[in-house]
Amino acid sequence: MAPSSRSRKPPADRSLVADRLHSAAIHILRRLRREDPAMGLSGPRASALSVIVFGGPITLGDLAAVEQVRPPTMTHLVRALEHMGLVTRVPDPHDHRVVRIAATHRAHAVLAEGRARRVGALTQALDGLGERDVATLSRAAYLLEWLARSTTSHPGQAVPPSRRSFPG
Amino acid sequence: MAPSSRSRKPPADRSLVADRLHSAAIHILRRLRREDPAMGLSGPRASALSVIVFGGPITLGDLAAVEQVRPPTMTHLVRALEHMGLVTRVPDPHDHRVVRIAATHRAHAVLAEGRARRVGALTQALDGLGERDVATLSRAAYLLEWLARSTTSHPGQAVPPSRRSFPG
DNA sequence: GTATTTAGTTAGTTTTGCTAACTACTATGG
DNA sequence: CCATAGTAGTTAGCAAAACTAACTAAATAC
Repeated sequence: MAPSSRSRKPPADRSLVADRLHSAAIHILRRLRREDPAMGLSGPRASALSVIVFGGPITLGDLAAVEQVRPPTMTHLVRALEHMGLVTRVPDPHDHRVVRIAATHRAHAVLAEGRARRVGALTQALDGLGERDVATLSRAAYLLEWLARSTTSHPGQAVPPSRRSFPG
Repeated sequence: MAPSSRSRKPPADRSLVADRLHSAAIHILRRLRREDPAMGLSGPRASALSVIVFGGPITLGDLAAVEQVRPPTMTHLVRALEHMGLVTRVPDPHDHRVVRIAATHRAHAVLAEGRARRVGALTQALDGLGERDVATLSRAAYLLEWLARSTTSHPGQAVPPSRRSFPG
């Protein structure tokens, strides 16, 4: 299947790599989504909640930026989380326009459990891999986050991540 | 835990890696989605079309399996692609239940251009990376595809990918 | 003290995904 | 040869997630 051209360093056509990464990201998320119903916390919700829980209270706009979505989308996500009793809106006393989103007690518990479920499938799959492959994916996760944040029309500002800057 | 037999690689807790991969996949896709409108081919459509174009005609069911979605979802996607004049349904002469999905002329052109456009942002970002990081991501793409297909209730059948089996 | 900018929400649409139930066809077992 | 069981896809109906456009309310600027 894989045309194993066994050379030292195939130049790795970047657009081909980009294309494959794109497909891979789509497929892994679709696979993971199948675990959702069991826990009632979808990917986008879990991701947003994770930011709130680990980063502390954050404004809706900033949360939208971090999560790479538009404000209206985040309004919906936050509302859903609010209905689930996982976050509360805390109005800013100094600036009455802004709303800070804070995690409730339950959020910590639910997130821990939810993550265990959803990411559990992936974790289990990772067990089938060797140390080196896991290390490769660890580094890849870091690179992908960097890629997601670069190319955002700050071409000059973005600095390629140092290979030493992350333990993966 | 299991101390890496190699040098100073940290053990890389698998559930942590899984969590970070999960977030990274979400964020990279959201970033990529912003490029969609420029080419009129969304992620799922581009992904499916890519399979058809490069793999040749394929039944709807098989395509759904490859793309990790249910048949009704693929029916929708195929219909959209059909309306865009990118694929045609070819009934199987031997088994009148099955429908093969084939790419049209335009599909090749659109996909080539679309890839340049859509994945262009990612490709460009990749240019900011060194050979080694690109190689890491190339290998990661392969591993992610494997992960997406594993843990699918064929626990015995899945075979961890050989490190040599892919030129990345 | 109006005018502009900023933060968030509301309204409405589209895409993507699901399950359940259906149609149409194939294959099998008397 | 026909009844029955299984398979491939579609239809119907639903929900989540995303967008843009247009709005409200509040802060800042001139």
